[in-house]
This record gives sequence, structure tokens and C-alpha cells, in this order.
Amino acid sequence: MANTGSRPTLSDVATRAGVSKSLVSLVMRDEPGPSAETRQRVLTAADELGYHPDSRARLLRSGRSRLLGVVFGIQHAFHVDLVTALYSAARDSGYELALSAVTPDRDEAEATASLLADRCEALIMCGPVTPATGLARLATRLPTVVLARDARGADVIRTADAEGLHQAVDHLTGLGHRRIAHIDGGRAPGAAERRRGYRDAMAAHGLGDHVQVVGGGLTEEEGATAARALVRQRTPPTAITVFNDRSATGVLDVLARAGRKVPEDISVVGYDDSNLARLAHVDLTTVAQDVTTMTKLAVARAVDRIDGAEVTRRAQIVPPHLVIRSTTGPAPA
Amino acid sequence: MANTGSRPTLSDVATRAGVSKSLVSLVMRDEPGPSAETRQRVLTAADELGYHPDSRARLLRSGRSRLLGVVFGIQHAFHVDLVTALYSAARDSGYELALSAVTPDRDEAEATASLLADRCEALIMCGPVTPATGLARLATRLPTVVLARDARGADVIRTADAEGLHQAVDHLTGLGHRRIAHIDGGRAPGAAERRRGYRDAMAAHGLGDHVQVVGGGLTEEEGATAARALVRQRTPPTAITVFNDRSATGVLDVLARAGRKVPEDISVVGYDDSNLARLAHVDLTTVAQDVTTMTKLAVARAVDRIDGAEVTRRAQIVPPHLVIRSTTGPAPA
DNA sequence: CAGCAAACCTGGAACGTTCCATAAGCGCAT
DNA sequence: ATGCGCTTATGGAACGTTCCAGGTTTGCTG
Repeated sequence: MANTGSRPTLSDVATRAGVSKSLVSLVMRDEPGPSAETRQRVLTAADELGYHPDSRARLLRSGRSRLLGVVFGIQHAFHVDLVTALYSAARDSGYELALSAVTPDRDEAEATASLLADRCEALIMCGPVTPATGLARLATRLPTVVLARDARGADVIRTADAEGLHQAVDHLTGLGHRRIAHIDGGRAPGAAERRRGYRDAMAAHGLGDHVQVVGGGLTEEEGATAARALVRQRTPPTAITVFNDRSATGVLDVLARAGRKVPEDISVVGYDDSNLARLAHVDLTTVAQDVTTMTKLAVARAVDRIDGAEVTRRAQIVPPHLVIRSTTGPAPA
Repeated sequence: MANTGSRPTLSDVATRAGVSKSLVSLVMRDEPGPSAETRQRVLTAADELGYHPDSRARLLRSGRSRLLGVVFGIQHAFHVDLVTALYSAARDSGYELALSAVTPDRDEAEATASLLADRCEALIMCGPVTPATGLARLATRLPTVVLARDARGADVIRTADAEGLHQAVDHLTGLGHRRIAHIDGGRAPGAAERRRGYRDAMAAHGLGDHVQVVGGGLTEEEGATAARALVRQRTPPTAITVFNDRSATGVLDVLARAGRKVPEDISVVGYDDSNLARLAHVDLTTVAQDVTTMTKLAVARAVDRIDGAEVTRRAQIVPPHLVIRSTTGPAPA
């Protein structure tokens, strides 16, 4: 039973403390049973041996891992914010996170597969690109929560994106803007609803005639391209709402190079309130998604599913709020 | 033996295919032995049951996980680049990555501890803040590679930081600059050597009298504070080298607000060539660390240690190279 | 046709935990 | 004394794999 060479096990601690494996196990897990005195003896024995429980064996036996798998785009500023908040939310619920990143040469399928093998108890997908049917299939294998995007037939936690654009447009009209354009996110998650929100808000302000949607995307480059098109127009807009912060920085760059002062000549509103927007150098007015609430809900939903709880509303929609920084100002006269 | 309810196991597949557990195990691992026909039969049985091997049980038995633990700062643009490259490097060596992020409310110790429990075979620490002694202690438990920083007594893969600042200063003097200041990284990993590189390079160019080091840090805010101090000087520098890209964006912001044109009035050089520097809106001249090489070396070293190979030089130092973008230009007349 | 290797397959013992049923010790009321 | 209940401790069976030491076939050689 004595272990030569490699790491110490429960039995090593047990023999050293002169008790049984089971007793050590109880102490390690802080379960009631062992007396204070024995507990102490076991603890010091474990310490002297440098014992650390083997989580794999532990979970193999217990059938539980208390592990939530998270798929996220590591290059994606907003996902980084989500993961940061997920760590706190998970901790509060007594779970750990297993991260699996999507990178330029590691796609979502690969990231997901590696988590499946790890026996996570549930999956949280940050703004996945996998189609809804694929996500639904996944959900049959494992509780799956889709975060920050919509997907029929899945558990969804997302922002009321249309509402976000309403707030942006309200803010801009309040500043006197009328020619407000929208650079959209193409087929990216959330793009359709943000576009719709923009249109509705414009209509609500009686600015239906000024609606202008320009094809964009989620990268700086795509934002920049769209911005160049807008700048070249005969009567360019005095304000632009952009699909996300990243794309918005591309827009800001084009405006600066074209000699348009922000916000004096033109106002810009981003989306996400990612780290990017908060950079002093960018200081972007943006629609903030409520990351704290969203991640709490996501973890709660995952845990509910794990526990087999009843789930009534599959989609939970969190209101956004506008964060006003320095890229929006009164419409030029 | 038949499994009710939860996920199928080896034995389930075995009974369905009418063979033994062991045989199925061989097929699953693609080991030689089973005939082509049986192999096929097992494979379809597994497929029909939706069988997926349990990696925990697998590694509990085999003692190996083929898992490299990675500790990194998720908010840290440069670490994100490292992780992205690490995924490729690990894949090439037949290993998987287990990520553990450091966030504002999850410190390095916590991130490290969670990996230890996971029985990774080695640890890769991206620019850790843990003191060298702590890292050395860690290394006694588990092969540990320190990436992108120096640490006595540990396996280290890092950039020749002094050399990087030499290149930056060479570039600037070549453009006619003489009053070149350095905003440093305080006690951050690498800061001391970059500072030294700057001093040496200035001296080598006979500019010892113009040496000016301003206390900074690794965030935008710290860069901004330092820049404000520089701008207020009677004869401000015509060029600034900054500890990292993130801090440099803070510097750029202050300069812009102070009405100093970059690079016409003043040049700025960052460090890391992180995503940040490449943003169209920033387009920062910067010292690029060779992420691909560094991560390859880090994985190779980790694998060597795991295999118990002889290690001769514990520190491996990778040369950086300057990436010239739009924040540097000729010294003003 | 015995003998033997090669090719294919199997049973059961690990791996380090947790879980369960049960035992030992002790105080106290009957 | 006996029985009861409480607290504390124990042994051994899982969990789903891999590994090892065989066991059957089969076909070929001498």
C-alpha cells in the first residue's frame, strides 16, 4: 500500500495518520464524522506528505465534476469580459470553469469537443457561431446554455439588443441628430436584432426617411470599410451606431484620418462596453451589456439544468444600458 | 453490467458488439490487435450508442493526461496572443491545453491551484507575478515553464528584452531623435531588463545625458500619468519608448489630448506587438516578441521535462524584432 | 500429425477516489 | 446486566478505464 516514487494518495495519508482511507476522505471533504482531534492528525499527515486529492479519481467515483465548460473566443474583447464574470458567478455557485478557447486556428467544434471529453456537467457557449440546430443537438447530450445570442430551441441568456439600439438612437436624437446611420454586423450573432432595433427607433422618432443601414461586420476592418463609404456620401450622417465596439474603433480611425472630429463633426456609438471601449484612447459611447447579470443567469440556468429543475422560460433577456463617453455630442449646426 | 440512464461505457459498447471490454478499449485507442472486421463492428456499436470515452477514467488508469496547464492573464492582450499560439504548439506535440485564467478577482495562486488538482503533466506560466522562489517551489511538484519573464532557478523562455529596446532606440536615433524618454513598467516582469536595454542603447549612441526614465506600469492609466508628466516638461522628449502596448495607448491618448501630433511632434514605440498595437486606430510602432517561437520552445521544454530528458540551458532567449508602423517618424526640426 | 508461431481475443487486477453498510466504544436509562 | 442511541471509525464495493498475462484459434512447418 505504501506508495513509492510518485504522488501520495489517500492510503499513504491514512497509514501515516494511522487511520482508514475512508476517514481521510471524510476529512479531506470536510464532512462531519471525524473528531476534531483525528481531523487535525490527518490534516498534518496530509500536509507533511504534500498530499493533494486527485480530482479525476474523485469525480470518476462521485460521478460529478462540478465543472462548467465554457467555449469563448479568446480574441473577442467582449467574451473576455464574459469569462471574467463567469469565474465569479461559478465560484458563487460552487462550480469551477473549464475554459476552451476558439482561436483563428481552433474552431468552435474543436473547442466544444475537447470539453465534452472532459465530462463537464454543462456547457456555456459565448456567442457561438454554430447554427441553432447544432446547439440543440449538443443540448441533448449535455445541458447547454447559449450566452449573448439567440437560438431557437436552446437555453438562451442574452441582451435585449433592439432595446439597446433604441437607447442609442434616443440619446442621439436627444442631442439633435437626425441623419443617423447604422453599420451592422452582417450575419453575426445579434446583428439582425440590433438592425431591427435601429429601424424601429428611427421610425419611432419620425426619422424613417433617414434610415441608412450599411453592411459591416465584427472586425475593425469591416467597420473601417463601411465608414469610408459613409464619409464619401454627399450628405454624410451626423451620427453612426455601430454593431460592436471593435468595429467602432475601425470607424473612429477612418473618421480621424478623414479629418472628421468626433464628436464635434460626427458622433459614434458602439456596442458591448468591452474593455476596448473603456480604453482612455478610445473612450467610446456604447451600449453596455449587463455582463454580471447575464453570467449569473447563465450559471444559474446551467446549474438548474444539472439539478434537473423545471425550466419555464428558456430565453432570458437582460436589458442593456447606454454608457455615455466622449464619442457622442450635439449634432453640428 | 448494462447501463441504465446515463452515458454509455466501454462495457455497454462491448456487450452490444459482442466482444470484451479490452477489445473495445483497443479499438478506441487505435491500437494494433483487433481485426479490421471487429474494429468496424465495435466502431458502429460505439456510434449507435453515442459512446464517448471518459477522459478522467482513462487518465486515472493510464496515469497520463497529455494535458499542459496554462496560467495566463485573460485581460492581457499579449497573453491572449501567447495562448493562441500555445494551442497550435501543443497540438503539434500531441498535447492538450488546460487553461486557467487570472482575472481581477482570481489571482495567480488560485489559477495555479486549480490546475494542480487537474493533474496536468506540466505547467506553463505566462508572465507570472509569483516571485522566483515560489515558481521554483512549484517546479519541484511539477515541470514548470516560465514564459515571457525571467526567473532564477526555473525553466524560462523569454525575449531578449534589452535587445528589443536597443532596436527601438536605434530606430529612433536613425530618425534623428536625441531626447528619447522611457516610460517603464515598474516591477512588472521584464521591466528591469527593458529599462537596462534602454539605458545601454542611449549610452551606446552617446546620448547618456538624455536618458530619462519615468515610472509607469502596465495599464493605460499608468502610461497616461507618465505621459502627462513628460508633456509638462520645459523641453519634452521628441520620442518615447514605452514598457508595453497597453501603456502606450494611454500615452497616445494623452498626447492627442495635449494637441501633440504623432509622429510629427513626437514618436512613440510600444512593446509586444499585441493585438492592441495592430488596431487600425492605434497602428503602433512596437517591439514584437516572437510568439510562435517562444510558445514552440515552451511546449518543447515542458514535454522534455515530462519525458525526463536532459536539459542543458534552462533559460532560452528569443530575439525580438521591431515592427514599424505609424507612430514613429523623423524628429521635429 | 505434433509442434509452434502469429493473429486475435479475453478476464481480471489495477488506478485513487467516494459511498454504503456496519462495527466498536461509550454513556445512560432501564 | 441489558439494551439503546450516539459518535466515531472501518472495510470493501463501486466508478470507467488501461494494462498484463494469458487463452483460442488458425495455418504452416517438419
